[in-house]
Amino acid sequence: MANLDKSYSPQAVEDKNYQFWLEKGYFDGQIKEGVPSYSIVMPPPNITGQLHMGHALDNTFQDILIRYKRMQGFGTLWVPGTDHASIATEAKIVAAMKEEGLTKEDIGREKFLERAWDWRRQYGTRIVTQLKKMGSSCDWNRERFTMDEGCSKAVRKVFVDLYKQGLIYQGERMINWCPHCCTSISDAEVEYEQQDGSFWHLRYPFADGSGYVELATTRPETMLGDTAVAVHPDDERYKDLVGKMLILPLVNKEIPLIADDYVDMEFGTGVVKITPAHDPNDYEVGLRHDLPVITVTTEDGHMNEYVGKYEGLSLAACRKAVVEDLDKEGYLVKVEPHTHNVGTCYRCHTAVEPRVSKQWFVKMAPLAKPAIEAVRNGDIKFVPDRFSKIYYHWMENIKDWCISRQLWWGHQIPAWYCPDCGEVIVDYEDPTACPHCGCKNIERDPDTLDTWFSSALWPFSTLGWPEKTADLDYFFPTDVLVTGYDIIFFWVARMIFSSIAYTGKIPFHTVFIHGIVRDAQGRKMSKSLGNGIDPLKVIADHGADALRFTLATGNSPGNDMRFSEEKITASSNFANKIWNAARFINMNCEGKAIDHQLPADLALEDKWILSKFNTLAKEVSENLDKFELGVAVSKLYDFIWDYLCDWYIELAKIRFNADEKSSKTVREVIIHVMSETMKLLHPFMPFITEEIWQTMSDECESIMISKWPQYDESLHFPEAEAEMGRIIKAIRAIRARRNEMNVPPSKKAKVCIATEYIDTFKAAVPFMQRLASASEVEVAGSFDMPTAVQIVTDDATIYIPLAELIDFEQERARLEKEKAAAEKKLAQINGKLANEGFLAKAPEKVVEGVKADKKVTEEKIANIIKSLENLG
RNA sequence: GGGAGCAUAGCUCAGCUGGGAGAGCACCUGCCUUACAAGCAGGGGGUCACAGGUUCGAACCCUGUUGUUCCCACCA
Repeated sequence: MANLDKSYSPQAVEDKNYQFWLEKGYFDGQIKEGVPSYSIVMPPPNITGQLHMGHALDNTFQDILIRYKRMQGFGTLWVPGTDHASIATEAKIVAAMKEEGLTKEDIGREKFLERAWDWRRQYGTRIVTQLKKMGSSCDWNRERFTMDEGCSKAVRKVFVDLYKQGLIYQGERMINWCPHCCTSISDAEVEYEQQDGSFWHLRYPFADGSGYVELATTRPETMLGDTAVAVHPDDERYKDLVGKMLILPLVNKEIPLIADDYVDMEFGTGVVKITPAHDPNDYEVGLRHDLPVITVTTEDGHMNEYVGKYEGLSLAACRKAVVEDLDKEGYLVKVEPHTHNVGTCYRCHTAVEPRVSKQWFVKMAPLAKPAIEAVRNGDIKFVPDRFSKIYYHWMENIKDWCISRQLWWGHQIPAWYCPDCGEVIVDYEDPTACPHCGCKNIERDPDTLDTWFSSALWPFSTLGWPEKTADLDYFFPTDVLVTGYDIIFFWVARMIFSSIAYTGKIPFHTVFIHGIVRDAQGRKMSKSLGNGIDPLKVIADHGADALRFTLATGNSPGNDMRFSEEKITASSNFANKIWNAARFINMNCEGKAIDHQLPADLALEDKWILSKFNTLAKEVSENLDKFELGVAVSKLYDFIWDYLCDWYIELAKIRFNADEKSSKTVREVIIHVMSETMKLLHPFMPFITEEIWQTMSDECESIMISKWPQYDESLHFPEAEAEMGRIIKAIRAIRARRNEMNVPPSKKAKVCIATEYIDTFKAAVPFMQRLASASEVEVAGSFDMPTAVQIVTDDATIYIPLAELIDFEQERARLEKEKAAAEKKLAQINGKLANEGFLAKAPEKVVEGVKADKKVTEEKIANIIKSLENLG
């Protein structure tokens, strides 16, 4: 393709190449016998979701890693899939039905699930299409869903196994209840929010009429379920009163004053009302003192039949009524404003009601132990490492996991109850009768499992477990899990203990944690703020490559990043820059890489760029291996823009029309470097690199399956780098001086270079002419040109006879200033070299470097002095 | 109450195992030099939050302080 458009248009390139890759089957997981595997399972996005920046970031990182490893030759697999997201999906279906005036109960479980599956068919693939726009190279043939047959089988097996081992049990416990979603939720699903509330000070009278105690509460409506009042056993104020009976206001029931360590003497009046049914701490106190547990609320957030006249009121309405009544009857002492943390449901942010109810639990202590050990002994590494601490802390303090949900959409719990004998049947196959008494009317538990229960099996359920599959054998354990720090508890921790418990293996070796994408002001992107940036719009406007590049650039592991229009612009400019470099190269090099062998007679600048590229290849690989994606991509940016475009291509222009040998060499080198650079950049910007690489290489059909560049000792040219360094320094110095003196580039001038590096600068004459506006160039050991502009670099003194432009006074002042700076530097160097500690303890390399610096600086000062003398 | 992150140029952030502070954007000056004006060349601008310490040498390691963000716990 000789005629590339002048500016890059991603739209023309991206979909086309994605289709090409798909058709070629490059994304397919490859089991390569005798070759190590590299696999990633994608954190499954919710089927309710649309692609947002978080997904874009997460999937960009995964795609970078998998493309890199694929090019390195690993047997790679990236498994995509989606999550059924029980609460979120069920809420959507319920909301949709509400539009029709229907409720779940109206249509029944079966019809409801039909609707849910319809919904999943209709919307569940939306996000998959969106992921493809990102360029994600996942194996779509292996796409999974947490409720598909295989995953469901895995869930069933795990549940029954754990039940039989006694690690899953059913029990009546205090759990978190969301009155809006009408289901229990786990501890991890409660989010605490600071809210302004009130502190109601109440007085409870003694039954014998001997006064009262004063206490304070943030939830007065729960007093209807109080079954005791507690003080600290050591509290002198109340010591003698413990054991006496109090009258519970409004309810007119006697409750005891008890003593318990739980009470903080310092806080408030040191007296606490105890409501075992509606507060986790009170529940514990109740257990210790054998107090009755009186539930006063309903599952949907209203008062129940126990509370007499308050029955049917919402919690808020009841609070109001109770407070009014207490006040009326003289039990309300005062009301204070009070901010406190309120637990809310992480899905709907309704205040969570602690509630005693019968639920299924996973016994965590025995599962957590080996999961902690796996991280402690290094089998699983967190990147960055600090997240392992967070993991330990959570795992070490973990409580049993409430896994049952009062929802219909999800994996129904495989437990049946016998109405006759009360037997609980949990089995791998659905039972038809009670094995104990033979009763046929057994009923299945209506509840479903926490969505995260199936997600926890994702790394191995997607590979075929519990069957022994070839995929499982080759790809498991997977290599890296890429995810945000916000779901370490929900998901990462649970995958680790699940995998160890069920497969005996860790699920992955590395957990690569990234932060969240914030808006330009650093705020979290959220629907309510309306500050979210739609990645699909960014792709439509600037291309997926620009989006990916933006997300990778300046991002360091575990840290949040800000996303802004400016950054996207910078990225598209970079894409355009690459595009034009390729266009220019193609304009000057007909056909593809001439030889796969680099020419033998390399010029200085050829060696220089090859050596720089060599270093780049090494460093980019190292950075990728260490998950330093942001560092890797910025090195690529610098190399392409600064070295390749600003210097090598500019120098190459000189040779495209030179003699046949030199022009052939430069073409081969430039094609080689450009196409190899495209490979290094490919994981980050897959589309544009494919498009360009196709025009330059016939190594194979696609850059995706080309060979990853490797460091090559034979292409390490330190001498050439040093020589080019001298030349570049000189050119820059000349440009700077000319700029200062306002000499337009069109005004060419003779340049005389006095230097000890005569050969180097003689070779650089054409460079000076092209890049430093030199008309002719002379190189010698010294010049006697008192009336010329004088430029001193570390390696040379450059004379430009532009006498008419010189202000001698100004020139002298400038040189004096430069001299002072150089002398200051020399003083520092000398100080260092006079320091015996430095000489004795610093590594030889460093000392040598300083000595070399000293020599250069001394020469520079000598040159400046000579120049000053010249000025007369 | 416990823990963690961050603090570097006007803004957004890099700086990987300690060896003379970088990028992008913004700003100033000059260029349409036939790949790119989405560009080129040049330039200004930083006590690397503060105070100690370790070291021959600290933006980097240690201690403390301040500011800020977050996580966990949840004194009713």
